[in-house]
Amino acid sequence: MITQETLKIYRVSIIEDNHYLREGYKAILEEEPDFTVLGDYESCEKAFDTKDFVDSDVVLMDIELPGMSGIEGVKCIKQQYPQMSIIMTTIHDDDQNVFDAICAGAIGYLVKMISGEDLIKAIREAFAGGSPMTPNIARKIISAFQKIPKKVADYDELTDLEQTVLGHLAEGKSYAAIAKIMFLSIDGVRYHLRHIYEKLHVKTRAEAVAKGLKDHLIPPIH
Amino acid sequence: MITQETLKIYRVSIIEDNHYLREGYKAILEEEPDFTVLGDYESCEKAFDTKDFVDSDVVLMDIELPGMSGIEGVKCIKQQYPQMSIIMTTIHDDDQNVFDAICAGAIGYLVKMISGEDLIKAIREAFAGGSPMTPNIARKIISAFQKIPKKVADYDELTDLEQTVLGHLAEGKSYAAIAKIMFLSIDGVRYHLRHIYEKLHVKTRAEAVAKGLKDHLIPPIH
DNA sequence: ATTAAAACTACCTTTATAGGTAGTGTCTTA
DNA sequence: TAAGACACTACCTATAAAGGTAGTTTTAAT
Repeated sequence: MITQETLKIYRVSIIEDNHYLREGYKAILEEEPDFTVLGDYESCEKAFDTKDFVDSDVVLMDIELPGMSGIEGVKCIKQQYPQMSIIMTTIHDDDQNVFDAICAGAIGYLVKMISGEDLIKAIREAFAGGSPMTPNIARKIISAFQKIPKKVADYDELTDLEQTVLGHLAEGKSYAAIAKIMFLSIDGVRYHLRHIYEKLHVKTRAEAVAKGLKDHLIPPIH
Repeated sequence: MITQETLKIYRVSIIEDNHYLREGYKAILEEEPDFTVLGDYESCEKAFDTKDFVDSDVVLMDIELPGMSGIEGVKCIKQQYPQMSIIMTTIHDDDQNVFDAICAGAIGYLVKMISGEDLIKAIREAFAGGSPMTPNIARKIISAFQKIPKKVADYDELTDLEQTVLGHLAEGKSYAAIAKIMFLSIDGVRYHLRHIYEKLHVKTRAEAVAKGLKDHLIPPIH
């Protein structure tokens, strides 16, 4: 009795459109005494229609699904049931999908041809607060991280004054306001502005701000 | 002869101030026929002073070192020898260290009490272009990632149409141009624009674009 | 059936922006 | 000493943007 009560049962749901894979996962997971498969579904829509689904602890989610895609599915689930841990399964471990899934809120990423042993291990890792993923996927995520400061400018660098002007532009200030702050005439501001537009190859404020932010050319102003 | 020539030898350097660990790593790695330990050092400074070090393919680097820290060491190495893969080893898998090491350019992250088997596996993964790390560390990185799009919107979400308009604004298009693209009148565009400004609490295009980009509200348009 | 909102369209007014052109003072470099 | 770049200032003009107000249509909710 005591062992029964203290044994935490982990509830898993499977969303996978391939019938054989679905059954395979289910069979493997059901063999573990502390795992229970709440349901297996061929699409997000079908899963969301059931009353069982809401009790899932971990969701195994295919990334390519008919109807709502796995990525969209993750977003939906995270919005409604943020406590669920979602592990994506996929045949492609090397593309934008990985990135999108992570951004959408998935916590792990497995390739489909995983052994039963590794599948169990991955789900246990997820329960333990870890993020199961292959080293290749980990590398992609790390690379994305390290890419954040990209410095490859295909245009001349902005001078300090130009950067300052651009910073004020991004805050929506008018020429007159910027002129006042920088102790310049309005045309003085415009003088720099013309150069900014020229260097960034743009014609409007909005474009300049967009480019400045995307390429991290704008200094923190305050 | 042919096997000799085609066998790629992987050159590893070890920077670790604990003598026993250093010798332990070295002994484990030297048992692999295609691994060679170029050198084992008790500090970054000592490693950088040798002529052998520059030929390393993979560096196992302790994060806590006397003198130059592991994080600083990673930065130095990445600057001078960007092709080297650096795997951090640590007793602490706390957030900040992990994050700093990754940002500095490390590609993997191991805990020190790793088995010989796992150590070999991790280095092979690094050679294969993967990022060896424990699931716990992977989770930390993913969490950091998911924090980037901070969803704490202090404003209402933009509708699809509004997002589209904002996207065009960020490209510097005029109301007329956007109207043409979206099959609206100019005032139709302005109708959405008014709502965008209201929702984002801004008064100008430039501010709206800045806010949209910073808070990742702008969809990819092409 | 009525109301209400969302999604427009229309028009008017003031201010802001962008482009063009020109002139001034300072500081290098030749 | 002259030429040229740099950092402005000045002015003119056309277009764009922003704010205000008002009216229409469609759809959904009461």
